[in-house]
Amino acid sequence: MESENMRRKIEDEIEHTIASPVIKNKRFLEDEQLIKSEQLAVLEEIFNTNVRDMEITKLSKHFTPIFRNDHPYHIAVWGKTGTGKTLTLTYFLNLLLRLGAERNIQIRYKHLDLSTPVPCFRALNDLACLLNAMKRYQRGISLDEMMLAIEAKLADYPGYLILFIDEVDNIRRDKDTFMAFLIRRLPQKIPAKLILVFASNHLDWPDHLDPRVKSFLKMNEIIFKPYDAVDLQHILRIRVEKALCQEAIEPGVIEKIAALASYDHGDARKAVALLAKSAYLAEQRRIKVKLSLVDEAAKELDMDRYSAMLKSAPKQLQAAMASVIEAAKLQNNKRIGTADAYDAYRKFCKKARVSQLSGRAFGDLIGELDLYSFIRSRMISRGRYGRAREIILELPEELLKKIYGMILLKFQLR
DNA sequence: TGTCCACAGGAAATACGGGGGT
DNA sequence: ACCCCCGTATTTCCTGTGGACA
Repeated sequence: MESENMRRKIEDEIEHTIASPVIKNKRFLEDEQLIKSEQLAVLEEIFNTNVRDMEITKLSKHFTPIFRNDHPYHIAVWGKTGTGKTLTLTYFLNLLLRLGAERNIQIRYKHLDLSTPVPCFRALNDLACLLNAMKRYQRGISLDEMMLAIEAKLADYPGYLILFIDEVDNIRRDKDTFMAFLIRRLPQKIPAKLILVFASNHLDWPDHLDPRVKSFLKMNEIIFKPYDAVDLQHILRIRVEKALCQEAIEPGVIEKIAALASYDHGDARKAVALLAKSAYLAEQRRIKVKLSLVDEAAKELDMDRYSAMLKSAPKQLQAAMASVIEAAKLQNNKRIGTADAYDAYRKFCKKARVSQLSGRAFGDLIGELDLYSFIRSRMISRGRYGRAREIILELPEELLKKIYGMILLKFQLR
């Protein structure tokens, strides 16, 4: 009886999915799921619509001296996230490789992706791995050893070597050691003609560099502007064509997504994510992708961002967030001091059987939550009653509930 | 005007844990 | 098995401070 019922439901669902699908090929909505050749195919199409034409022209101008046997400068690529720095460079450098092969010029390029913050050690080790110079280490090996291994590996390669260092500013402390190695030491130790390509979000990035290294660094710059609505429309159309059923998209949807995205960030990845979310919602509700759905999707995406960030955060930070929420609930008003939060935190730690940090460390956690704008905090002075940091919870109730539930689940308190 | 609260936040010290060498 | 090295996490110690209050 029960199973009969269940069976009907599933069959119904299958029928629906086959009969009026919104999504044709889900994989093209999520970049991580594409295999390399598919990615390149998508890129090819994007660049065929003249998006990022300017930038590619500039890149060509910079690199073509290679074919006269010249040695171009290093190059810095600036642009916000999602403006296609990585994609454009990948596409361009692959092209360059092919052209080089046709003309019998030895070119190699390596892409060092520092999308998450790493210390100098990690960065060097990653680079060494990329060059197959050594295996991956957690720690316990000196920086010098890694440098030597890299140099040894490259000792008999005379051609061009292009190192594409993505998101350079992600190197935490000791940045100078890493940069000094790349800019000053490496070129002198190996026969290859080294061309460094730096990608970064911050224009002022080289300013924090050790002056001795900086003066050594000769480079050109290219700036990637955020995509405008027209570019985004091109990009979205390609995705729609590959991933969705044209009939299921109501007119104006693409334009709206492009407009929204270009208005507040110009980030292509986010635009595609918005498209994907809209499509998922449409499929769930068995309706077409219509304009109002886009707004809903945008809102959900926003909420997802917060809970996803917290989900992957360290345990202590999650505990701190939960404590703040509990403390706020206890006080009923939304303003609490660090002391209240710390009390709640102590209780929470006991409850969840998590090791409890000192007040000092807890203060840092609060600072971190503030940084990611889960909370807002500011110093207030109550005169002779001392100074305190006031914590204000400003996220929508709905989202707080979601986050709180998620954390409790994580600590198995449900 | 000076005092003094109650915490912030910097610096140094310490604990920790994974890894290599022997 | 033991010790040393290195990067990270946390603690300990300490100085600094805006403004109500006397």
